[in-house]
Amino acid sequence: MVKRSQSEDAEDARDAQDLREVKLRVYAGDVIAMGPGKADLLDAINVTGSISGAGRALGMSYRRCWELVFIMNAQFIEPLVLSAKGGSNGGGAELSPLGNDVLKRYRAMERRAKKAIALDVERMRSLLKSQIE
Amino acid sequence: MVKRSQSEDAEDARDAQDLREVKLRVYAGDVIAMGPGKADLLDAINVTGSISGAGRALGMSYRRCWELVFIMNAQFIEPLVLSAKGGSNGGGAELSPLGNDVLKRYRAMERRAKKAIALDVERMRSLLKSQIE
DNA sequence: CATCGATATGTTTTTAAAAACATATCGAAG
DNA sequence: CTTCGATATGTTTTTAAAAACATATCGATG
Repeated sequence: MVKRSQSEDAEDARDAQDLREVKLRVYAGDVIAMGPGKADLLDAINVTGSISGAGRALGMSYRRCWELVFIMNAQFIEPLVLSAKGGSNGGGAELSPLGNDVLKRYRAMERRAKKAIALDVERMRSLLKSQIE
Repeated sequence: MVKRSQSEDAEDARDAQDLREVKLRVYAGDVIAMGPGKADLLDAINVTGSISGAGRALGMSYRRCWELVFIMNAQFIEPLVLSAKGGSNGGGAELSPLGNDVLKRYRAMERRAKKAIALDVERMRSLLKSQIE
């Protein structure tokens, strides 16, 4: 795991928050192959170096995180997350090259979609009763 | 209610289907102010002239449709759906000017977002095991 | 070769969402 | 002044998702 500065993480979190006005999900048939939650999970695995660490960081149970990883790995042609059990630190997980690719691309999609509909979102939110931040 | 041709409706349905690779939701805090389901409901109310008719068209219970309408009406500064009870045909519902606006804009957002990330979606779907349809 | 933290699952419980059912109300029109 | 189809809700049941709990396994390291 590569160490990242606190401010860097905070920035990511803020960016993600901002985007939460609209959410983007990519479907593989009925199942969500990639969405905001799974992207955050990939980020957290990147940061913490393990599924369990990601779970703690996100306030989710290990069980759930593991299942999300399982689903992602099953949907894509290759696993997005590589995991290892045992070892001095008990094991760990990291993004595969494909995992990094997919995450990067999903974030880019979020940015592009956000940009493309920024004016619409602004307008539509102005029509809402309560504009929460 | 304005009568629309069958082919017109079919076209709408097809467009909507196409977009379902990615879904877009606009949030007002925690609740979804507008999303694919609510947009389809607004469409169906437009087509059928009633909430119950929309329910039948979409295969949803009247109860649920009414609740979705209630939520939408509560989130926006003015109701998106105007409803009337009683009368010769028992009542009915139609979109308010704002309702038509919001629906139109949401569809435009879908189109713009779709366009903005078309290449990304194509690429990401090519990385999925099973490309459905 | 025992330990430790993480992976990998199985099982049960809780919770929330949706569906199903039921009923009162309304009002134009016949 | 009754009828009819739709709105507007209350209540109960079903279902699915998430959480909670439990446990076996793994393997580098000391």
